[in-house]
Amino acid sequence: MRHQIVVEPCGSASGVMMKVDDLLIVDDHPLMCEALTITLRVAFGLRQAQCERNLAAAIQRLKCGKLPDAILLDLNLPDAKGSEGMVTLARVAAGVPIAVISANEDPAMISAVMAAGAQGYISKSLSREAMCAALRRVWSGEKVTPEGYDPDDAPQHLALPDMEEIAHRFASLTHQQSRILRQICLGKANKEISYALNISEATVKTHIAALMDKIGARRRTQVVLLAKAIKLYDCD
Amino acid sequence: MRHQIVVEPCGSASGVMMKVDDLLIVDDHPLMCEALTITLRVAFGLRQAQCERNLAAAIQRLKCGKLPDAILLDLNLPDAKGSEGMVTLARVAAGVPIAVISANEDPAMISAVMAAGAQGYISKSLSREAMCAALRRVWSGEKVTPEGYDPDDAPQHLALPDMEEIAHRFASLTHQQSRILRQICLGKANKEISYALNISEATVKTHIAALMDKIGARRRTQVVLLAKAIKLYDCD
DNA sequence: CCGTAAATCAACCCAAAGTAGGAGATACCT
DNA sequence: AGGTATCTCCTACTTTGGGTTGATTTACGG
Repeated sequence: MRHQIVVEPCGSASGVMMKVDDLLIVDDHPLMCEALTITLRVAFGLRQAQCERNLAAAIQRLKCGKLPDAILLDLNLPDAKGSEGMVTLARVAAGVPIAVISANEDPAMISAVMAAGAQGYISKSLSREAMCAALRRVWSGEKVTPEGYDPDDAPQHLALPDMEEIAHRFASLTHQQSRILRQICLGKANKEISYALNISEATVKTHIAALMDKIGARRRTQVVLLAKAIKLYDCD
Repeated sequence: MRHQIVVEPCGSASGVMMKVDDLLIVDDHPLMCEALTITLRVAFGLRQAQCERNLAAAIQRLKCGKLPDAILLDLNLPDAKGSEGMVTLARVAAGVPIAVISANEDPAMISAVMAAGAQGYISKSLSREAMCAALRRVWSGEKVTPEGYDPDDAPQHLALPDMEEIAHRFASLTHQQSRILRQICLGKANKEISYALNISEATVKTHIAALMDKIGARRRTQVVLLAKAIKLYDCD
């Protein structure tokens, strides 16, 4: 699957590409990390890439050190299998361009990830050359999506601006609120959540009230529906 | 997208094909209905096809007259945009082979529809010849799915047998229970549902208790999650 | 005509969910 | 030191959800 340019203020391959010295790669597959590191070192002359195998570790690094110049994020982490990783990283690493690498070419997933603020969506099936070309466009400030992707013809019940709005709301959740959200989306009751997270039910209620207020839901069924709408979890 | 044979007790094109005299086509696109009717009349010598433009009308016809020999169902009806149509028709027209025609090639959707009991899943992008060939296989008793589809590699969190089980439970819902289910999956409260359907809240509760018992859910969030798991509504 | 299935509604109870307000602890930033 | 944010927990209250039982009506089919 080749890539097309969706938003493009400047020329495709000749734009002013930012210098990427410090790159963070988030991927649970060691081989993939190595391959990316070597390929990008050759193609872009970057010194060294930091690798993390899951979301939690990536967040840890981002919070402790200074932010990298760019991030490559695999969608299918053991930690976060939907747009959750993107939503979370976009909050923690605000301003840093994030390119998502995924085997999933579902238009709805692409929409969800782009709405969450990704700078590019890159198919894992791309050749090394095509992937480099796509990344060059990403780091030139363009929004890059797979060639076949058209946000308009995709069978979605939600417009892209709406998804962005919702993604932003979810991005405003605190860590604990996110953990509780995940439990809600597993169909658990407050009592079960309190047991799972080792906190009191009162605390669970406090967090739920806060997160429902943030994302604009009045019933927990609506919470589930909103999370599903931006494909926060899972991959299908 | 060509088609492959998934379950096949007999030869591919030479099997004992059932004689289809009385066909029901459910599709909201008039042109599509006509094209199908003409094509199938020529290819299979069927007399006349009955057409309905939505789920409700199709059910009406199925309940009032005798069952047709076969059904062609478009997934994207104004009435039912996910596997709902398939789940419902499978109940009303038990025993009648149903072939689903859809533009959606999402593996998860194909799985959901096949799990609901479809005899075949036929891509709308097929040529006339390929479509006829696929239908011939369907009416020979084979389960036909698009060529690229592999239930094992599809990114699903639910095994096919589980989806079948869940689909069967949803198929056991009565009409009113289905209507209420739909409202629940819109995130509405019981009071809102009672207003929307012009019945008392007590009746809503009665139906919800019955439907939750049928599908095996204890909380309404779980109802939503189960409906999403088999892609009962929407298309993404 | 009788049995069954479905839809309707009521009354009741208890549990769960959600609301409101307060309050202590920690941590981080300015 | 003061401000902000987060997590924690509490009490008290209202609303909603879910379970149970039972009654009535309509409709379909043997």
